[in-house]
Amino acid sequence: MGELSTTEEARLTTVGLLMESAAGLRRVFQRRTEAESSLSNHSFDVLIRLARTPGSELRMSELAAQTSLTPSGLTRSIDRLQEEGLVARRVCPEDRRGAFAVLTPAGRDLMDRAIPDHLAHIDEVLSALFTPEEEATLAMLLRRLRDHLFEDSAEWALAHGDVDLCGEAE
Amino acid sequence: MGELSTTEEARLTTVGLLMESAAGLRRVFQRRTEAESSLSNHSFDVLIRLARTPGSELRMSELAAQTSLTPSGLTRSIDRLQEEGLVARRVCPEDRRGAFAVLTPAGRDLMDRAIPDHLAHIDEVLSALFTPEEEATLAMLLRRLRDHLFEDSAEWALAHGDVDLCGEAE
DNA sequence: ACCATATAGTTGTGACCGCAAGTACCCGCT
DNA sequence: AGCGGGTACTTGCGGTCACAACTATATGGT
Repeated sequence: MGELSTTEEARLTTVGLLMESAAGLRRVFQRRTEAESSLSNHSFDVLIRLARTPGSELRMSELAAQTSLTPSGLTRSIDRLQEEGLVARRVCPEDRRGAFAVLTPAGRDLMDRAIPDHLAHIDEVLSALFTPEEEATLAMLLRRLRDHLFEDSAEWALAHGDVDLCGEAE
Repeated sequence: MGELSTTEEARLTTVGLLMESAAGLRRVFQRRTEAESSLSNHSFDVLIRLARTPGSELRMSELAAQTSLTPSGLTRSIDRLQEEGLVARRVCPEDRRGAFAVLTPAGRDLMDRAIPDHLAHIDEVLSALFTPEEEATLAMLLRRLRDHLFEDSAEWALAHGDVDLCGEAE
């Protein structure tokens, strides 16, 4: 068995708590999002990021980086959303290899309806648990962690130089 | 678009950071764990929880709750580990429906080798980022969140009455 | 202009997970 | 004893993801 020091214990626990919290949030949000807009968690994530981008369009690679999906995963995800009429593809004029994912009017309508619910849901969970100061502290610590973890993902760092980018939820 | 209040913004961002941090940690650990023990993230999680349990055995349902896997997911996971000779199943004497997952000697050896590497890896990531106080704060806030998210999962709450249970890593 | 190399995205393949249905067992009630 | 309902796990199935190979386009060196 591991004869672990208390520091090691604590670190293992911290990492464990982070993973469990993320899994728990994913499950909780997924249940409600799926019920209300019949959208899978990753789809919702893609759409909310598009909805909060000026012009409602983003390069595929950008979106992949932001959603923690691989390029291939994002391709299929956009395929499905396109099938449902919520996003469309637009070829990039300056680089014909590239493509933008664009929110369609239907997609925008859906998000205009879904985002308030989502926010209310987040509020319901967080406001009961944390004071504003605690929430800010948590965000600060997590930001530091995230930035460190992604610091060698080149395109990510450049894409948004620590700009807070929208949060998402799944 | 969302005309969002700054509080809503902040909450969206906090949730987003949590999900991104978890995804980043998963990716980072997975890469190394896979390279060193050729074990998938969930498998490693299962094994580390068994390794840190007195007797190195746990009920299937217990393990499912701890690993954020559904019962069916856990069944397949244990199937694979059994295939590789790292765990075995043992029928529960008092309740013949139930089963324990038990670490085999080979499984124990593997974990005795893998856990120190894993700890070193965590240390590498966290010690550069947080002071001990910050780490403790982060753990406290996350614990509160996790406990709230899981509070209605009955078996989970009873299984370990807030006992710190081992952390895991994927 | 031409070729080598790199980049953006897509497609083929295999693996894994969750849901729902199924099986075996346990328990309380009559 | 026997039955009805619940629990612990397993299996069938469909869906989604990551990895690797592929296509098309861009870019730099000669």
